[in-house]
Amino acid sequence: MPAPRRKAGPTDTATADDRQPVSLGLLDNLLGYRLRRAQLSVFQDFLLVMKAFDLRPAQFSVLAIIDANPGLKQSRVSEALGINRANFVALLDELEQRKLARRAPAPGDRRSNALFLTAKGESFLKDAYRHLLVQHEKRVETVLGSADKQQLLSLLEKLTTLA
Amino acid sequence: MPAPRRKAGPTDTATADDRQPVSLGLLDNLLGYRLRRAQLSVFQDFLLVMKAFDLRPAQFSVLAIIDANPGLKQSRVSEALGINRANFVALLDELEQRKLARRAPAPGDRRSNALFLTAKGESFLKDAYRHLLVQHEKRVETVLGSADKQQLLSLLEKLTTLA
DNA sequence: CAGTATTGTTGTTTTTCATAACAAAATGGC
DNA sequence: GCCATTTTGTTATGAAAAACAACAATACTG
Repeated sequence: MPAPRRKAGPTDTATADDRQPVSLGLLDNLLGYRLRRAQLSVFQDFLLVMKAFDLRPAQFSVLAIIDANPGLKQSRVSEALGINRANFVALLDELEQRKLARRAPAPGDRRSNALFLTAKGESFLKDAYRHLLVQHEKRVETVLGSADKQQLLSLLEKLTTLA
Repeated sequence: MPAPRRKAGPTDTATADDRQPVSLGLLDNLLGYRLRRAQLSVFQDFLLVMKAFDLRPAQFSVLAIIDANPGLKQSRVSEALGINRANFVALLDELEQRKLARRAPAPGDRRSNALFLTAKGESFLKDAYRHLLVQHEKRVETVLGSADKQQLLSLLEKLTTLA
């Protein structure tokens, strides 16, 4: 088969060409799609910024909840974060191995663990949060504006009550 | 060991009690956390609503992009959706097996595939989208209000340019 | 033409997430 | 107090999502 003459020009088909921007079509006003892309971007930035602390979003959230509710039972912590309790075990194991959190016997219930931050965990969380504010949230507010950020937070809160 | 007297009253420790609501602590104004929870809720609702069509969010997004950009090359589709091209293969395979999309030879490049929806794929997408509007987005607007939804979409768009 | 880059694909690994099962302990009916 | 049921933490397992490396075929560039 002879090589067909190409270089026929960009208008010889009705199909989408290469250089023009891709249309989002139905996705354009689909909230779930926009939400996912935004969340991915923010998490990616979070991950980058917190690489210095070797801390992923889920780990940070666990430390934050325990910090704000010391002594809370394990099942209540995982429930508050929407993490099922089976998957929560390994997550907590690692935080405990790193001496950031600890399981203590829950008063009055020998099945349960009451969770606490260690002293190291408290200062670690404080440092991590400060770093996050300066490096991460600052960049978020650069692209959003701080009034818009508050607005966005309240809109997202409404959404979470959906399911 | 004798059973210790319990029922000592809720104020005998300084630790968090059971029934009171769990504080979010540092998570309260952390955008990434709120974003993730909201996205999970919306995807969960999407999944529930689209169970009738056996269509997951990623699959829907692929159909929508092809529909809006017929003939676009495979690599450009996956790139537009932020899906790496290796993982895109199986995704597209399934849509092709279901006769919703098809790979065609790309004019002028024998490496590439130009992607199209089949006739069945077009009507399927249309039906799915209509169903989605009625069952899913309607519920979203119930909790948000339609003005707020537009506001939210534009805020999210800004965020996506972050990473 | 030679070297380099791109495209689609396969294979592998790592996360993430949901589910089932289980032992120990707590709870509630009676 | 006894027995059935429920809760808690845990292990194991599998599905789905995502990242990475390698490769053959093809395209591009000097």
